[in-house]
Amino acid sequence: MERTYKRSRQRERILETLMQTTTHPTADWVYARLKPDFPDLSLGTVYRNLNILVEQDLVRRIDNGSSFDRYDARRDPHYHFVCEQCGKIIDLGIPVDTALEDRVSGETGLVIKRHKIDFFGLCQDCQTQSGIRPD
Amino acid sequence: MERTYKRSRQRERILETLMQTTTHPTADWVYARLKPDFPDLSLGTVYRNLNILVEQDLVRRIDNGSSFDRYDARRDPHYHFVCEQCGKIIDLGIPVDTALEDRVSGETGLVIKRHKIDFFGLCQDCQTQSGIRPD
DNA sequence: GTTCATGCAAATCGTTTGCACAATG
DNA sequence: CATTGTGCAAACGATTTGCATGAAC
Repeated sequence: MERTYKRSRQRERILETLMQTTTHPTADWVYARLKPDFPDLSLGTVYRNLNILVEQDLVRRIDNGSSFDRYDARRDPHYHFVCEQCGKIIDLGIPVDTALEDRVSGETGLVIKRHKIDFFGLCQDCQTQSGIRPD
Repeated sequence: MERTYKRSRQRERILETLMQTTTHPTADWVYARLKPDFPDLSLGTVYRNLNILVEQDLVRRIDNGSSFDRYDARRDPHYHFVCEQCGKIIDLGIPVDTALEDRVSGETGLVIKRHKIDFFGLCQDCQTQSGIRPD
């Protein structure tokens, strides 16, 4: 049986916050961002609501290989770039290659539902400040 | 200054275990696998050695989007398929597209060092037993 | 009024770490 | 013998959960 949801001011603001940024924030960042407006806000609530938003398919969870989850309110398919120096995640504009899925499917017999491409390297900011590296 | 390593029977067996399988095991799996041979083995040791093997570039850590890390002793570049039903990870034979990195780099000005493609869907086993789904 | 959401704190769980002792070079 | 590895148990850190109270419908 279907789960039903009731509106909550906190969840609406969490979604709004995610939609207003392109930085793919962590739960903690969202929490810190909203704390001034909701002095009693707890991290548990942020996590619970992020999970609900993901269930509702209004938000995507992206695992960037680091220890925390990041969230993205952009729902159209796109690829990501992860800066290995500062951890920033950047949305890429290159078109999504749907033929790739058919190709793998045809060659392997696997049922492919989706795919993900992540690029890793240095963002513009970190290219400039490359003197930071200790060695 | 460079870190130096001393040999250890445990680490050698951990690497050997990883090389003998294609299942991209978790730390826990490796631990359970070697426990009979090393009755005093501890999970901490397995984790410490996996980290060392990754530092030595003998093993790769792959983050499959689930909660635990998996490890892969295959070092040549290749893409992965993750079964959404059973969690299995399968190595794919399709060639790695290096031109893709140049293309993104050219369009964005980002320095691209590597990229990763993961496909998600149903493996052959899970396609057959699709009656498992509750709805 | 029944159901879902909140805040708080405690619990969970994969992974890391401090320490005393053993193995390596 | 100086350094690195081990086992054990405690610590960590991101996320989840139980519970009593509050908001939504």
